[in-house]
Amino acid sequence: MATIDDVARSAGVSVSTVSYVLSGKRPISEPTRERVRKAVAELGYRPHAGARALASSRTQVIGLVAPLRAGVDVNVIMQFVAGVVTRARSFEHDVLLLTQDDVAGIERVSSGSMVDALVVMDVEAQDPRITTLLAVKQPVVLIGLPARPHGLSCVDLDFEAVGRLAVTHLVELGHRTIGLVGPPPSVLARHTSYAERLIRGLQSQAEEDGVHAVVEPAEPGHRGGQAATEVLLAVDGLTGIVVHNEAALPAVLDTIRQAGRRVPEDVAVLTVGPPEVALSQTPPVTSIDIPAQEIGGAAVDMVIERLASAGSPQTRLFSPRVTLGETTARH
Amino acid sequence: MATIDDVARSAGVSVSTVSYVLSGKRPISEPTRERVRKAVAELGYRPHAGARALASSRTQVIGLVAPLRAGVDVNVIMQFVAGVVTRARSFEHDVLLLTQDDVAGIERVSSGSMVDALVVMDVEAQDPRITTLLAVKQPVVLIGLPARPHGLSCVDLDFEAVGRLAVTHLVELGHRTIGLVGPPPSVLARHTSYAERLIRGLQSQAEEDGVHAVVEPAEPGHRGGQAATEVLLAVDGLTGIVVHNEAALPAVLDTIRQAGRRVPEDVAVLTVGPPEVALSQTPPVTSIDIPAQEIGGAAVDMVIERLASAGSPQTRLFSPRVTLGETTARH
DNA sequence: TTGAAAGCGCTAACAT
DNA sequence: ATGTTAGCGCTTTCAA
Repeated sequence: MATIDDVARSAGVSVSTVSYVLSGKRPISEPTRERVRKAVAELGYRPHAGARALASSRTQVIGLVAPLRAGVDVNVIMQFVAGVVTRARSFEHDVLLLTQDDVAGIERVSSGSMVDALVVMDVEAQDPRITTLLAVKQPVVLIGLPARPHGLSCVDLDFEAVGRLAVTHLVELGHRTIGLVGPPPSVLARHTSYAERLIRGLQSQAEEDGVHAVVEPAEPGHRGGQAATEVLLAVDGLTGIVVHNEAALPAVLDTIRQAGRRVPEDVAVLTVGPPEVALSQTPPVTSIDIPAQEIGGAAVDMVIERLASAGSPQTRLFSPRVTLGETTARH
Repeated sequence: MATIDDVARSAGVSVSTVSYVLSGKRPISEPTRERVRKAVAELGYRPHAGARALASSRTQVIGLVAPLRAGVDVNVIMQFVAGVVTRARSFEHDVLLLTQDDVAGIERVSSGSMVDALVVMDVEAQDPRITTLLAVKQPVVLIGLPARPHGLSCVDLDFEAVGRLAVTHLVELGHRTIGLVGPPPSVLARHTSYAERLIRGLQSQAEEDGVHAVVEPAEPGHRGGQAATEVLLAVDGLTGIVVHNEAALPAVLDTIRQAGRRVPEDVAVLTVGPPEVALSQTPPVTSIDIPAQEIGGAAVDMVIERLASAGSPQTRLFSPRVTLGETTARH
């Protein structure tokens, strides 16, 4: 591989000139710049990432902590990841992926200076990683909202507002008893941030509106969705179901039909998740979208910003909106 | 951050001794080793990844090329990724994730010496990345099987055998006309390796067995699966359906029922995909598993092996097996 | 506008 | 069994 010395020699300039042409950190005369560019192209030169990291203390790599836990909506995860990677690239950064659910990986890449910043997914209300993250020298952004952020930056969909919005939407349509097919028990058991926030919003809005809300977690897969839906359908006077569990959605629709109830005439269905999933059902399901890609991108924005200016941490919550399908109607 | 010099000073030894204690590349007396370890622990020392990469030409990072394309089974992708990351960690490697579908990322991380090796996913029959990969200095393993591997190492489930096995299983049960709900048209259009191989195996086995096979791609989502299934159900004498499209599976089962046909009495269903998805349906679907996690791990094994010994490239194909559910029966 | 040179923090050959 | 030291390939200060 060609080194910066080779380029300098070939262009008849010093290495620092080559470096400055590449970084643009000081003005270089047009002719020189052109000669350097030519030499770079001819030799197929690429700076050695390690050498650059050593000299500049910048790796151009963002660490993405994405534990692959049971019960998560894999489509949503992928969208987050895609958003992070894409936005990172737009800032000339690559992404190092950590999927192990421990604090060791965070410590390793952080104190080993493998990354410039960290984006952390699947945050829990009392996340055990927070202590470690607070001690990290790189900027950190959480995707999610712990009970106590301790001054860490956070970004997420406002899931509490999602819960409220779901209730409001259904109540406005005349529904008075509403069920939630929630995330799997395992997700709730570890107090996953988004799950608890949605339920909290749903319940408090229901209370404010004086309507009845029933929460029923669903195990992954068809049977989980089926079981939860059957429980809800047995609830007296229930006419609306909110689904916060991508894997259960087909089963929910299926089970309602099997029970001889019509959607939306007898039971309205509203799902929380990626638009594609909701809209590709039969019929298209009214949904509150999770703009996962956008949130992932925003996480990178925040982390890059703090890399540049060391500004103070902030929390950014995206407001939910309803995308109408054909599964909610006036009761 | 503490450097190796700090550790050496604190332990009263030279830097090389510290380095050798850490790498184990030369014998160190027990007392010295202990003093070094203690100093490392006290200072919380971690070698600087960039410095190490510069000096040793090893990054301890594997590049994972995983383009997030339309129509792929996201569960399967995730399993591959999980397999790669987990196995990589067991060899003290981390994973840099490239999701962009171009050759630029490969060139960047390869010639920038950001990775020690590359694992490439979602391989097409005539994959445009192959030329680039052949020029790369790091070891490469493809997950998938291009028409001409050109001497690159490959690992995958033997999808041709999957197609054959699916037919054999159904034919043995007495089925004579078989349908395939295939991957989305977009996946077929780009000649995705696994999709074409499965169809090839399915068709040639059908021919050999003198049975009729109909292939119908399915767009993602419920409606795609529904449409494809309706087409197949209209085929005269069709009694068996193979589903190679995770997102369509619930819709396929649903549509068969809606059409008033029973599973498996009237129509047998066999799916190709992760076991969890198949088994969590109602009823549990007979499946040919894609051991994605295992394959991802094997890819890492192969790449690590070549890093150690520069052995010659090889192709490893996993043999498919049927996991019985309740959706296939004698006709 | 450009160049020289001192590091950055390691590894590993070469000494002892 | 341990130490000394020359790089690894960059960035960036200091000079000119």
